[in-house]
Amino acid sequence: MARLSMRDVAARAQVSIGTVSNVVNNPDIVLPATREKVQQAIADLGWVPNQQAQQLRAGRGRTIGLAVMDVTNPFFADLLRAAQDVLFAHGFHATIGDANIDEARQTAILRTFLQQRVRGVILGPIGPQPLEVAALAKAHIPTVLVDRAADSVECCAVGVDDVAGGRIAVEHLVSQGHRRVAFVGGPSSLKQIQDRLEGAQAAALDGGADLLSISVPQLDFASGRLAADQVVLMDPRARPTGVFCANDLVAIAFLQGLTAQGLRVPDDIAIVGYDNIDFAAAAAVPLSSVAQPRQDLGRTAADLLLAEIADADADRDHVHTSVSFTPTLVVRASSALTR
Amino acid sequence: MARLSMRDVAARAQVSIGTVSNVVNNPDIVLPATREKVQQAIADLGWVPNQQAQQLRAGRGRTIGLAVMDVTNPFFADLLRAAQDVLFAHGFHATIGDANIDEARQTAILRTFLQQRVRGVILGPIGPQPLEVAALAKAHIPTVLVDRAADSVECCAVGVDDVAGGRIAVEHLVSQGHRRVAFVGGPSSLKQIQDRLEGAQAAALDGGADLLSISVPQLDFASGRLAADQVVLMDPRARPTGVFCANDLVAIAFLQGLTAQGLRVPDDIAIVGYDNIDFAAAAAVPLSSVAQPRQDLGRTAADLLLAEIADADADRDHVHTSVSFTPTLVVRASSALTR
DNA sequence: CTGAAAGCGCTTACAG
DNA sequence: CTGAAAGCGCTTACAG
Repeated sequence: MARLSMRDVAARAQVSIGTVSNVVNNPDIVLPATREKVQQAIADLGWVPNQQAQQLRAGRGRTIGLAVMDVTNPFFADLLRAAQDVLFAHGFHATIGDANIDEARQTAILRTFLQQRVRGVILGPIGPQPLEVAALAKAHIPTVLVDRAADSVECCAVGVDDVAGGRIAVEHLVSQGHRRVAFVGGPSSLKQIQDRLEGAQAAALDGGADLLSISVPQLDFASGRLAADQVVLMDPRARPTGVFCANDLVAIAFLQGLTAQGLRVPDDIAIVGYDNIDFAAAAAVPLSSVAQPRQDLGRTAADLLLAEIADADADRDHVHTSVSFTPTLVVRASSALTR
Repeated sequence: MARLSMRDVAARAQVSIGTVSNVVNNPDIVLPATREKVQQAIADLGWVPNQQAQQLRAGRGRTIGLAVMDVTNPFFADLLRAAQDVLFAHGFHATIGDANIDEARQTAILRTFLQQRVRGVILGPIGPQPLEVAALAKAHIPTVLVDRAADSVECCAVGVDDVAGGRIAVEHLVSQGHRRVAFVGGPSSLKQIQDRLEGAQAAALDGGADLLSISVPQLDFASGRLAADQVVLMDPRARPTGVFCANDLVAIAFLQGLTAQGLRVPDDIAIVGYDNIDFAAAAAVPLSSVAQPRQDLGRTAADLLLAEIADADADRDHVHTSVSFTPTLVVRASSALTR
């Protein structure tokens, strides 16, 4: 059985292919009798229009590319979910690219989106703003950056103020009496990491506390365990008593590593995470965490994108907007004063 | 600035478009001098080939569709990750569709894959085998079912023996002395749920224990809390002392709900989850869980798909294979005997 | 080695 | 209302 085309449908319904196209795209314009004949043929054959050909001819499709650093991180998964719901409600399809915390992979994903001529892109980027963003702009593909402010006015962006987030995390630890504080995060090529660290340092300075920076390769479980091993080996008199982890994945694994090796949380070491994923509240010791409004991030990103697409469709000018949410601290047992 | 096409590149390099096509696809066949001229023009213009046109003409692309029930569940996220790594290594692109535990959405995703004429599909289906699977087969799009045995010999499949999984979970609880056991899971339209329950019932019967089935709407946090509220209200003398949750998300939220309302785990109620996601070990009380080899599932699914694609390319016959992994139980504190 | 031409499966004016 | 024809951006034999 050969591949089906519109031609096959036309032949079976004994009409021209233009008519088949019309029953697909402008059903009202064709006589009911003809329409039914064609619809019957479509059903009999099980034909599905070839989107590639449609888009090639029509010039634009309805697929939106979502590129994200790490689908494995519940923060991104939830953000994606929220964005998708909005897009889907507006008749767009979402195609997700998972960069696996790998810049090369991210580049490949963006190139694919470009080649696929997607109608728009939502990007939660790794590292510095990728060069491909310029290419997308050049190709007239609306792009919105998520979880990160735009480096330029090249596109819309939605993010949270990570400097403020780092600040409230460490301010909290300092207010609990901690004077030896540590930041666990990495890689430092991530803007998010730089900002959170910057806020943490400012808060430590203001509070008269020392801030030790423990660098880890990635924001995942393995890194959290690594950091725990490192901290456990430190001289208790020099060891930090309050630790701010750059995300909850790291914080949860760090907490687990600590308790597995006999340290108590928060008595020996208090911990604050970042993202406030659902698992934070369910951790071995319920985890304090800086909450980002991830659903809002996802929804807003989708809204901004749809607005830009609408402007493009209407041939209107578009002004790029950048919205920034403010994170909030959720305090739980992992950093509550117990002494 | 209008959209760029190969024609623009050809004009700038002063060659024919056929030659541009050749430097893209068969660089060795064109004179180095010409090649460089063309590559320069491509770079100058920032042109990227239109994949739609390429595929339309060439007849087949290199994009694989991955449709999954719920990207928010770490089990699926990890499975996807493993599958993607294999596909990527073989030069394929993965596009992920997230069904959001919604059958209508799943149908939309599969239709989109069909219209996009993806080269293959990996599907972790919701509910019964969707009708679209037949449509994919008809369109000669290789499809492999994941986390589920095939209903027929229509396609390759890879899954785990969920009946065995349910059985070992409850056998363990029974062996710990529990005689009032409960199963928490749903919706019962999911084959996975039916199988796990079936295994649980068999084990309860064999062990002389009662099995209460607590039905919840979905396999997520909210459902776990719901179930906890329900169990807390039961008469302690009738209340189950051992609970098997259909996945770890439910189990973790259930555990959290129980402890928040004053019940102790495992002393009052022992818990066993399913999937053994990374968070299981980090739960408030480290969670016993039935482990599915999710990386192997993802990898194997990708391998089976690539094999089928290779067979199709070589015009060879393909015999569909169905591989089934056996789950194993990981015992942690949530079900360890402490009395 | 390079160019001219046909065609992939559609949509879109334009006749009739 | 329906059909015939051109063309979207490419690839692929086929001449030259």
